[in-house]
Amino acid sequence: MGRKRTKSGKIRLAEVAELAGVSPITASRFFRNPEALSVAKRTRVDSAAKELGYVPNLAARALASQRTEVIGVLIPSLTNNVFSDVLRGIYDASENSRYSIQLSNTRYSILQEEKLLRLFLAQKPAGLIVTGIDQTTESRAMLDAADCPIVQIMEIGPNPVDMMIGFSHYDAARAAIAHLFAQGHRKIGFVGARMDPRVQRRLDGYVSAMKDAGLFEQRLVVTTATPTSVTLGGALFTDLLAREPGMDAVFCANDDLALGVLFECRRREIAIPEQIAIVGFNDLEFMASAVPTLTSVRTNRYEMGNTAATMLIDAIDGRRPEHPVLDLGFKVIERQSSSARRSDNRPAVSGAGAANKMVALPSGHD
Amino acid sequence: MGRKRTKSGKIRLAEVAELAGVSPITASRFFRNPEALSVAKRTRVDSAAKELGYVPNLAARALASQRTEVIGVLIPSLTNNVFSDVLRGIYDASENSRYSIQLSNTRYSILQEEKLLRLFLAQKPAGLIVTGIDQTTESRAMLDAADCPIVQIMEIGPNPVDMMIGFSHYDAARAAIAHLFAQGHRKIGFVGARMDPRVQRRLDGYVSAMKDAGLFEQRLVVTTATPTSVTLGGALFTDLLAREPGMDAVFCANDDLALGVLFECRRREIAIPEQIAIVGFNDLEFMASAVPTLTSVRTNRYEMGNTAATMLIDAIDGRRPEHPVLDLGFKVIERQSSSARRSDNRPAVSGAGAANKMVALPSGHD
DNA sequence: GTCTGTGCTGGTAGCGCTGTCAACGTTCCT
DNA sequence: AGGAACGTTGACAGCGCTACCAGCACAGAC
Repeated sequence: MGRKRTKSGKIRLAEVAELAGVSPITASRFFRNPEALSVAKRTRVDSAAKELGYVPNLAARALASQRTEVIGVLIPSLTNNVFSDVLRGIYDASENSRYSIQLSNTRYSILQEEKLLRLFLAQKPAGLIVTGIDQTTESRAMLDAADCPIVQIMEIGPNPVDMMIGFSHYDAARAAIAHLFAQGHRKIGFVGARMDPRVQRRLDGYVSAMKDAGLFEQRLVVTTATPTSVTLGGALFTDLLAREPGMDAVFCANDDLALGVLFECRRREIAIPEQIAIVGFNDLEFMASAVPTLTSVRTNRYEMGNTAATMLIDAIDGRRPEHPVLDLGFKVIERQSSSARRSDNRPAVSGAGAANKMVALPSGHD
Repeated sequence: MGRKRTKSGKIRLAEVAELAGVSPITASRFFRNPEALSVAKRTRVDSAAKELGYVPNLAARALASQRTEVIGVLIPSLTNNVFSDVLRGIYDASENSRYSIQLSNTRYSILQEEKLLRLFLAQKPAGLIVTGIDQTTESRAMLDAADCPIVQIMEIGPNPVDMMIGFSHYDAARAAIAHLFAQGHRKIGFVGARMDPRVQRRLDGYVSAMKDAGLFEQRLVVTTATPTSVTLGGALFTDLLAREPGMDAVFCANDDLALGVLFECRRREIAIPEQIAIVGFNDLEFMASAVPTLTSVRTNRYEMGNTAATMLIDAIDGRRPEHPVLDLGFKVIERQSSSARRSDNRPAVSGAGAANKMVALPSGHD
C-alpha cells in the first residue's frame, strides 16, 4: 500500500458521484459539459457537489486531459502604466471564465521572451497572449507550432501568428504630427525613451510625416534606451533645446515624457503652447488635468487587453472570431498644449479637462 | 487499452532516467534535491535531461506530491502605481525560484477577497501573499487554518496571521504632519480618495497629529470613496478651499492627488509653497520632477513586494525568518512644495530632483 | 420485425510524477 | 569482528481525474 489514504474529509469526484448515485465519469462530465447529461442526473450531481463543497483538483484534471486551463501572458514591463491597463483588461475578461492567467515579464528582452515562451509552451497552455510582433525566429517557430490559440497585442502588422489586436503606432504618430502641422507648427522635435519596437515605430511615423513635409532634420530627434520617466522627459527635452533652440513643438513618445517636458518648460519659463507645443502619447489620466492640459494620442489599452482575452477564450472554446486581426485605432485628443500658435486662439485656462476636442482616426487612415 | 500512447517525442522523466541509466525516482530526486544524489549520477542525469530537453510536467508533479508550486497573491488593484511596484518586486523574487505567481484582484472588496481566498486555498498553494490586515472573519479563519506560509503586506499591525511586512501608515502620516508643523504650517488640510483601510489609517494619523497640536477641525478633511486620480485631486482641493480659504498646507493621501492639487493651484495662481504647501504620499517618480518639486513620504514598495516573496519562499522551503514581522519604515522626502514659509528660504528653482532633503523614520518612532 | 442512428451512461486504463519504505553498500564505532 | 549509522538507490503503488470505447435504451427508417 502506498501512503495513508482517504485523507481527512477530502472530497473527490468519486464522493460526489457516489452521493449523486452516478458513475464518476458522469459526474466529471457534469463539470465540463453539463448539457451532455440528462436533466435528472444533472440536478442530482449539482446538489451533491454543492452539499459536499466539492472543488475539482486542477492538477489531476490537467494531467488526465493533457491540457491546462491556463492562459499565458507575456508582457515586457510591469511598471509601465500602459501595461497595467492592458493587464487589468485581461484579468477582468478572464475572471468569469474557467481560465486562469499566468503572467510573465520579458523586461523588453526578446531573448527572455523566447525562454519564457519555451517554459509556457511546455505546460501546454490553453492559450497565449504575447506582446508585439517582434519575436525571435525561434520564438516565432514555437508560436507557429503551438497547438493553442494565440493573440498578439499592442500593435498590428503583417503575418499574424494567429489573432492580433492593436493599432498602428506608425499611423498614430503620423496623426499626431499632422495635428501639429495643422496648428501651424513646423520645427517639431521628437523625444523617445526605451525605444522598444513600438516606440521605434512611433519614431518611424514621425520621421515619415516630417519627411513628407520636407521638414525632417536628424537633430530634431532625441532618444535613449533608458526606461522612461518624467524626469527623463525633462532631461531629453533639455538636450533637444540645446541642439535646436528654435523648435516650436515636441512630440513625446509617451505621456510621462510629455509631463517631464511640461515641467521643464515651466522651469525655463517657456510658454506652452505659445513658444512650444507639446503632444504626448497614450492619453493617461493626468494629461487632461495638467496646466496647461496636454494633447495626447488616446489608445484603448484596457479594451485591448479585455478584447484580447475575450477573443482568446472564445477561440479556445471553439468560437473563432470572424476577423482574426482587430485594429482598435486611436484618437488625437487636442488640448491646450497644442492649440494654434496665435495666442488669442488659446482656450481660457479653466477647469481640468475642459476644451477637449477629439479627432478620431482608425489606424491606416491618417 | 486506454488511449494512444507514447505520443510523438514526448520526453518524460522515464526517458531521462533510462538515458542516464538510473531509476525514474532517482532522476526525480535530481530535480528536487540534487544534493541527495552521488556526484556521478547527478551529472549523468543532468546531461541526459539537457540532451533530451526534458521539461517536468507540473501537473503530474502537483498531483503526485499533493501540493503545488504556486504562490497566490491577492491585491486590491491592478491600476494603482503602488501595487505595480509591489508586484514587480514579487515577480522578480519569484523569477529564479521554482514557484509561480497566481495573481488575483480583489478590487478593494473584502468579500471578493474572501471568495478568491476560498478558491486559492482549494488548490493548496505553496504560499500566500495577501494585502493588508482587514480581512473578513471568515477570511481570517481560512487564513489561520491554511497549512501554508502566509505574508500580509502593505502595513503592519497586531495579530499577524503568519508573517507580515509593511509600515505604519498612521506613523507615516504623523511624520508628514510633523514636517509641516516644523515648516511653520498650522492650518493643514487633508485630501483623500478611495479611503481603503490604509488611506483611512493615514487619515487617522493626520487627525491625531492635528489634535495633539490642538489644530484639528473637521472641515479641514475632504475625502471620497471614488478611486484616486490626478483630476480628483484638483476637485477635492477645490472643495477644501471653498470650506477653508485660509488653509496654508495640504496633506494628500497619495501622490496622484498631490499632483492634482499642484495643477489646481497653478490654475488658481496660488503660489506653492508661499501660499499653500503640499505633501504627498508614496514618493512616485514624478514628485521629484514637478515644478515646484513635491514633498512626499517615500515608501519602499518594490522592496516590500520583493522581501515578502523572498520571505515566503524561504518559509515554504523551511527557512522561517527570525522576525516574522518586518517594518520597512518610510522617509519624509522634503522638497520645494513644503519649504519653510519665509520665501527667502525657498530653494532656487533648478534641475529636477535637486535640493532633496531626507528625513528617515522607521515606523513607530515619530 | 430488423436495422440504423442518437443520446446517455459506465468500465477500463492510464496521464507523469512522487511518498513511502525497504534494501543496499560503505564507513565508523565499540 | 560485529553492528550501528549513514548515504544512496530502487520498487511499488497510487495522486484524482478524464480519454476512449463499449454498451444500453429508445426512436425512427425500411
